[in-house]
Amino acid sequence: MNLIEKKTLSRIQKEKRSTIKKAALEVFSEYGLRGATLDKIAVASGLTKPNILYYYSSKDQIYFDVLSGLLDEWVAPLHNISSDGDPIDELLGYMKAKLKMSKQKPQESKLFATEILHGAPLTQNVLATSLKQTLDEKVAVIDKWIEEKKLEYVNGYHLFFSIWAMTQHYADFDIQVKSILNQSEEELFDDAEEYLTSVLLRTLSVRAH
Amino acid sequence: MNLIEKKTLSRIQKEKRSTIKKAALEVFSEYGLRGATLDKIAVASGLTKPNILYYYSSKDQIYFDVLSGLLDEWVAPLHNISSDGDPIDELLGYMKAKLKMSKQKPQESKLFATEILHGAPLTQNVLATSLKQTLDEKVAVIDKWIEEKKLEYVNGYHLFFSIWAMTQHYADFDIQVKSILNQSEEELFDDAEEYLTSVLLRTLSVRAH
DNA sequence: GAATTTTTTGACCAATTGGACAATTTTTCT
DNA sequence: AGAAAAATTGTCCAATTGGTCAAAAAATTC
Repeated sequence: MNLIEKKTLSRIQKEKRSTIKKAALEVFSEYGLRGATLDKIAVASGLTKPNILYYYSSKDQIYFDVLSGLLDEWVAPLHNISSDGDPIDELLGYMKAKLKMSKQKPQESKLFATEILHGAPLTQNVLATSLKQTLDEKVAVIDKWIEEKKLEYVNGYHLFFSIWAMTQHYADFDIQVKSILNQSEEELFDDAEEYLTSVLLRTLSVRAH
Repeated sequence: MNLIEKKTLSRIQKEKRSTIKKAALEVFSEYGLRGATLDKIAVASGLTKPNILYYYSSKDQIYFDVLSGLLDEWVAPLHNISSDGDPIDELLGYMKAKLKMSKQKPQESKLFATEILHGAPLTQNVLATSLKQTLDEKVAVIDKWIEEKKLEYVNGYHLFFSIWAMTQHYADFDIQVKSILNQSEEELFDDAEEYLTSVLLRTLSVRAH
């Protein structure tokens, strides 16, 4: 039976695929696609290598499945930005949601980071179509806010880039951050949120002079 | 003769080692340490594999040499921050220097990014000692500025993290940026500089209310 | 509970890869 | 020019790695 084409997966299939994906996320996020080996995924998942290949036809397939399974989740917070809300509340909320993801899902963040860093071999298409489209929409919302004088002028695209960069930095470069700051994760992310809130408020608020 | 210990390298040795390092930077920044192969470096450098191994004892040695050769250059702009200067000028200058490096040396940026992303196996020590020490000093300068009322309060560590994140983003994630913005590199970095200048000015300036 | 299907695994294979080495070529030195 | 040293390369090897396959084990179906 072809596992790919079958619609209804058995209990065992669901469980094992989930186990493999979880282990693969660990390994891929730490070593990247090329640095990861099936043996490492096998050890991390507690399965044997041929057993993994019973559920996935190749290493690349696992990577593809893990990555595409996370893509929607990764872009999701962007959809929550509502043109009806207060601009600053909406954008602060977005930043906080992204920061929370960095705290709670650093592996996912690293996986995307390595993927893009190494040329986005698998996601380039999604980036250029789906992500671009969503971002274009949200930048249009920002431009509308600016036109309605609800928000001071700001380059929407670069605003989003900087929010991505600043928030994901705490996941992707956590080793650097932690080797400089000897804080608990809680303290660190509390400080980060306070700082980023301040940056964003100052960047977006109408200035007095 | 032991190439490692000898102080004076011949012309050929200097040239070939430089050729190898240049090629290795290309390959490592694109594929990471584990994804890079000696064959790829051989092709990129125009040398044969055994010839490369005549100058470097192993692939890891090449990686180590390339990385440590760039470390100083990478941290250098930090040293140019002078406590005597105007706080905002100094920090704006630092941001611009980092952004310029992202534009002109994206491979180097990516090399460090992958290194840290994958656990900084080779640089963790440097991060925790040399970089931390330099950064501590510069944060002390910022704190002094704040105490002297030359600068509004800001968390110095997170300020530097955000400058790193925002500027390096344009190198490390250039594929993402470019698949969203269809601009020339010139336009892109001009816009980025304008945006980041605005963010930094607003973050650092005394507010009116 | 026997038959059938699904799952698991040990053994194996071919390709890739880092690296060794002896032989050859080139450069340098006198 | 000739000797010595340095540089280069073709050939080879062992380890790793992605993946195959047939047989065994386990689960499901009747």
